[in-house]
Amino acid sequence: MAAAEETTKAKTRGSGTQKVYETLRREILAMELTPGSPLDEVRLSDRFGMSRTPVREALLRLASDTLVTTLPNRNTIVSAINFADMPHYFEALTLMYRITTRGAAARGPHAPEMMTSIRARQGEFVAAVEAQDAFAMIEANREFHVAIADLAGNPYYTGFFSRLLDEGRRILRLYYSTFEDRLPRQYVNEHEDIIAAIEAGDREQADRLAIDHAGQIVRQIQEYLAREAVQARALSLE
Amino acid sequence: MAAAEETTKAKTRGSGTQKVYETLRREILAMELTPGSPLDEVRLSDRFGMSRTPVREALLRLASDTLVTTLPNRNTIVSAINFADMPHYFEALTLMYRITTRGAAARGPHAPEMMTSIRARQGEFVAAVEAQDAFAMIEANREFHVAIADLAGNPYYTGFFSRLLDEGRRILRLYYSTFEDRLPRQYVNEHEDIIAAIEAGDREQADRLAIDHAGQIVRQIQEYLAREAVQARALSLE
DNA sequence: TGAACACAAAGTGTCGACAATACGTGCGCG
DNA sequence: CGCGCACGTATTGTCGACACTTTGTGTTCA
Repeated sequence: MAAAEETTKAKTRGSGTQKVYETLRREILAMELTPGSPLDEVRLSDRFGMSRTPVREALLRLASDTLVTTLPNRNTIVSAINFADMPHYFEALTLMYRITTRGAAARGPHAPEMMTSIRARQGEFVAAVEAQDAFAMIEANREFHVAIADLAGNPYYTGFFSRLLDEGRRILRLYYSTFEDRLPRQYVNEHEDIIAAIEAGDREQADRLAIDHAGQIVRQIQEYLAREAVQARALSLE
Repeated sequence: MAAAEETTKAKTRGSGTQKVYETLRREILAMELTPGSPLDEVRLSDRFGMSRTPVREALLRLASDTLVTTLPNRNTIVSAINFADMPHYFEALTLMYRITTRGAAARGPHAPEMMTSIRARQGEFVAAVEAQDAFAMIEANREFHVAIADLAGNPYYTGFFSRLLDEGRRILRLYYSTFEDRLPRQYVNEHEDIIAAIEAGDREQADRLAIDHAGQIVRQIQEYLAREAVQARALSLE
């Protein structure tokens, strides 16, 4: 199905791996490729119209992102979502929300150009919420918080935080997809409050808001998971 | 120089990449390969007696660890040590010291088998200190703190912390190598105190000790860097 | 003398092919 | 009828070769 999906000829030299990496990454994070799906090197190579080598390198990069799992001498599959480690995930995520938001508040008042960048991300988030576009919402939310982390200025934190947000995207996707109707406007307001605190340089307030914001998200996802668990149990009783 | 450095024939199938990765990684962290050294794929491939493909994959993994930098269409070099980001590095390191040590204290009293593992690492650290072996000291110190992070139980923290400790190894190596004579016994004592606090389940004390411990290391390295800067300036004045 | 162009060298990015390994299938044997 | 073994199949791990890009050098022209 669909031999070469891009009719545009091979662009520049080093772009093969990049293209495969970005495409697969997006598809995995959007849950178009469900966890456990096998990723066959030869199938991928003729889907993208290139040799196995760049495909292989893309898979290696995805593996180092823990997005795919390589079974030696067998095939590689889309990594499972690790529900068991969820509490630890939430803990780490909350910590990074706090650290980055606090850090941003310490520098916010003196970096107006970065504030406009944060505002721009927030604008995209608002647009996505109004358009009821779950994927765009998650994407914009990630970019919003990464922009805040950038303002905070610690690249080690930014890197770790980005990773966490990416890993969580699949869960968020799972979650958002269940209520496309009731739009979570509260997040928009919380983001606005965060921006205000950062701009005012109020670190304590920023910290509090980060805690609340993280708590909000964590709670909602946990409720969602609980609902799912109930449903799964109900189904298994039939 | 030294064609195939391992006379033992290719062991198992998937071990080529692994071997190159581990060897280069060790050499980079031990500063045997200095920052900026070019890593030539063909030279490496005949050094290890294998094709370019596994070498390439090893370099890709090293690049995702930020240990090497790939210059597109040119070659890849050992990454520079980023002195500009040092304060950020220390901040992140201190945070992770605290988080993991605190977390370990919360679980320490209920996991005696992991405590013995931590003690074992401490034993190796003591041995390395007494043997005046800087490399072994750094290695054991890393394993000691990773064991504590394991006890704390959050794999996201453990992963991030491990990365940080690895990135810092080169700086530590630089630093330790300057005073092979005066052995830092204080670190040994601090480690002992940390073990005691974890075992007692005293989270506040663990946190305090982590702060002190991190501060100790950070201060020493900063002093070292200041000395170096002075020397460098003195040299440039000749 | 200086600058721009062409050329050569070095090294990567990509390719197609081969060999090894793990899994599924069918057979034979108890 | 069930279990183990050999074989076929699918897919990876590795290889050698070729094409493209970049850098440095030498040459020519103003």
